[in-house]
Amino acid sequence: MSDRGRLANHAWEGLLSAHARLMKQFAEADTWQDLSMREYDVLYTLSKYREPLRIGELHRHVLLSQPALSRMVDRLAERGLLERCPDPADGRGVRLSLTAAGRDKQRSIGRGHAAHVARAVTAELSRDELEQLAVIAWKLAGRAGTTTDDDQKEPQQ
Amino acid sequence: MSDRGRLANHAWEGLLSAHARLMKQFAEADTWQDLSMREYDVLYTLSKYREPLRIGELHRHVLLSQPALSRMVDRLAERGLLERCPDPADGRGVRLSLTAAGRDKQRSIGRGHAAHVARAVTAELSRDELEQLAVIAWKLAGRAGTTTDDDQKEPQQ
DNA sequence: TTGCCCTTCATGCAAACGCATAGACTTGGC
DNA sequence: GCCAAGTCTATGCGTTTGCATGAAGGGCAA
Repeated sequence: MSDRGRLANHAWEGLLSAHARLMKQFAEADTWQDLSMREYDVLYTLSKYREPLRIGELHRHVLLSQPALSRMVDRLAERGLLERCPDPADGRGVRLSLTAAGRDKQRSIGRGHAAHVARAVTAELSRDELEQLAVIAWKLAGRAGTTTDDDQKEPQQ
Repeated sequence: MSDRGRLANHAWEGLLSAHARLMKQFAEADTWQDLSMREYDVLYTLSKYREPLRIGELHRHVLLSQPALSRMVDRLAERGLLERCPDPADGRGVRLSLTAAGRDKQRSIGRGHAAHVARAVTAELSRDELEQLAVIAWKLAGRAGTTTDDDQKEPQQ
């Protein structure tokens, strides 16, 4: 393998390792109320987009199989945290949107979690590194060029 | 929240997003033979460390609950891919090591996967960015300062 | 309109997961 | 040496996941 390829693998392994370490750290925190992190992820994703999201769209953002996501949406809807409406423009589709309760819960969890993220990440990185990481990670995410606050209002994560 | 905190959250969300996107891309690839990515991750981690690993040690590297990991080790041992020996120095512990078959399988999968990683990551990032990402990610992983090839021989991921 | 194929989401079912906890062993104080 | 507390791994059990597939609607050609 080329030198560049080796470097890429090293960087990717670092990213994986960072992801695992921080996810564990966040998971242990007492901020999730009665949600799992995956459930919170769904609520957070819905909160980022103003308009109702299709399940397929949601699926593009969440690391979960489509059937698993479909059932998770079931459970969240049953708990009154989100609403599924038939899509008027496409009879197959379903439009998902947060209920008021869902939005409140996302916000109250998000506040604590965002603080934890800020603490954990700023503890290890300088401002320059934070900026570099943001640019690089969003490039890898396929949405290069997004700036700090272009995802609607405050990062509520 | 402080500006630095917001930046940290933005960077973290980018990292999450990059992780999700690339994991999906890698998962779809036809490189995993009869293993799941999580099972491969276990074999890969074992391959990185020369000496047998304790389950607890392995657990620190893998994003999986301890009971789930324990059972996954069961299955991998049953399939002849790794071996569990009682730890002579600690009667509670178990020492895990790859069998020849396990090592072979890890290598044959690893070759294809590493190539895929190299392609996907180098496609998006310049050499400088690769180097920055490696430094930053390994800082976040809590093992700052590791260089390209200090994890024994080739990155076989 | 009809027929065919594609897309979107849901469901059946076996496998795998997380939580709580048990069992086995180690460690340290008395 | 012995007991209490702590650590390490395994097991019971209900829940969630992924894979394969089904059901329902959309899109387009004939």
